[in-house]
Amino acid sequence: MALIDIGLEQTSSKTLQDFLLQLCDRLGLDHAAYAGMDQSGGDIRGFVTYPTEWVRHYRDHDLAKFDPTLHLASRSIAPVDWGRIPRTADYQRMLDQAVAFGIPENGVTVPVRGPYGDIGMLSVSTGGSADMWQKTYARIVPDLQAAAVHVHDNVMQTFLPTHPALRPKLSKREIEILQWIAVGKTQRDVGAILAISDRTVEVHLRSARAKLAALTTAQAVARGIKARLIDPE
Amino acid sequence: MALIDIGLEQTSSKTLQDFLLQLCDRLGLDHAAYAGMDQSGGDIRGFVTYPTEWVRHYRDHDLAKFDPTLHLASRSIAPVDWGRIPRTADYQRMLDQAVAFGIPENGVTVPVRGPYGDIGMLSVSTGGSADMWQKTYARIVPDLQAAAVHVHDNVMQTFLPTHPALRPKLSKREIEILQWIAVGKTQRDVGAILAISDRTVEVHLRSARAKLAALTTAQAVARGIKARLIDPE
DNA sequence: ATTTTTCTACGGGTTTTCCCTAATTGATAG
DNA sequence: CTATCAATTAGGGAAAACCCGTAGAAAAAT
Repeated sequence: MALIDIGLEQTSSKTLQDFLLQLCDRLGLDHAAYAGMDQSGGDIRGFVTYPTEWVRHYRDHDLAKFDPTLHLASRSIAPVDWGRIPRTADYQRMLDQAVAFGIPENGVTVPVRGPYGDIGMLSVSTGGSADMWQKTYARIVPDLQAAAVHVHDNVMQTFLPTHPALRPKLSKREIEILQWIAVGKTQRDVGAILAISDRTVEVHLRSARAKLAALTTAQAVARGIKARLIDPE
Repeated sequence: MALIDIGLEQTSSKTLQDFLLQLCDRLGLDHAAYAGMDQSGGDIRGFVTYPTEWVRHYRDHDLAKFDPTLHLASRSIAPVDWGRIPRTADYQRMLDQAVAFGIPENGVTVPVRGPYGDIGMLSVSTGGSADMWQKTYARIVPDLQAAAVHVHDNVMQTFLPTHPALRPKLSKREIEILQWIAVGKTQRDVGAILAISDRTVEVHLRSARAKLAALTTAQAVARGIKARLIDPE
């Protein structure tokens, strides 16, 4: 029951699309969709196996704004079974539209998060009775968890600005010092910690600012976090 | 192949301990351990099936500080196979100690994150050859993902009501100003932008630092990003 | 209706950061 | 082998940020 092993090779949109198709095939599902975004939500990437008409309808009507599966999953740790979502008016309207497009009504959305506030959501759906879905759900959840992590990891490494290419190269010392600054140490503190002069600390910091194109140290910290050079603690 | 269904009932330490034991039993593993913490790392909760001697040794020697499985998993989306971790001097020393305590050397750590910066790590280990471990690894990963999510969800709901409670509440102005600072503006700049005195800007910043328990503005920016109050730009 | 928080602002003194300059080392390219 | 560039180390002086207290008006919460 090994999942398709994409491994660490370069991944393309096509490959991930195929991955979703194979996932559906293997688990006996109708459709799968993935959407991932960085912490600011500024950069979003998605892959779907839904019919293009539905995708277009979904996008044109901005249904992501109302879609409770996304809202709930974005606040949840555990998978969200669509069947357990309260049928609000908005949700019911969306379901009706989905049915009109031939989209199955059983489904689950699995959220997955990375260490920098990035979040991905893998949704799958299939037809059939509610009872059948119950059994299917229990069977596929572990594989969906693994698949969601797999896809999200690939997307984050391949497409989002965390890509090594876009990552400025700070020296070891610069990163070290910036990290200490980010956890609240002053330049003098850092000098004491590293047993060097606080003036030296400032030089490294200045160099780090220049490389990160930051006007202030506070901005350098923000950029360092965004570039995943340092951790927010 | 359904996992033990704890469901949504109230969960106790004992139950989670049992869950780990049953997980080992079901998947044919020797040991399992879970550790979860809220976004500040201030509140930590853990459950283990390791021998108490090893647990005591681990804690007394503060091995979590050096443990590369934890460090890597805390920065990773995907599971971390212990076998793929570079054998630094520190790591090798830890492994030697573990072996001395009869701890198996094959293992994997699965990270899982919640929507509030909370993170959990589920580690399992087992003996046997590297080849056997390869096969075992591929077999158990999906179930481990599901189990990790399950445990983390329960721990967060039961023990660490980290939800909005521990989320620092900054005022609108404080967030606004902190965001400007994070994009490289000086206090004076911000004052000009918002058409208020730079002293006022400083007061808001002071207040923001206090609420975020930050010693410096740079740390406040880092914390603000981590708490998703502001965006790194 | 009352209390609390937020937003605004100043003064004065202390600390920290920032910029310029500059020596030493190590690696790498010519 | 030497020239060059990046990394690391540092001092002096100017600018900015920070701290502490105070305080009134507006908005929000109770």
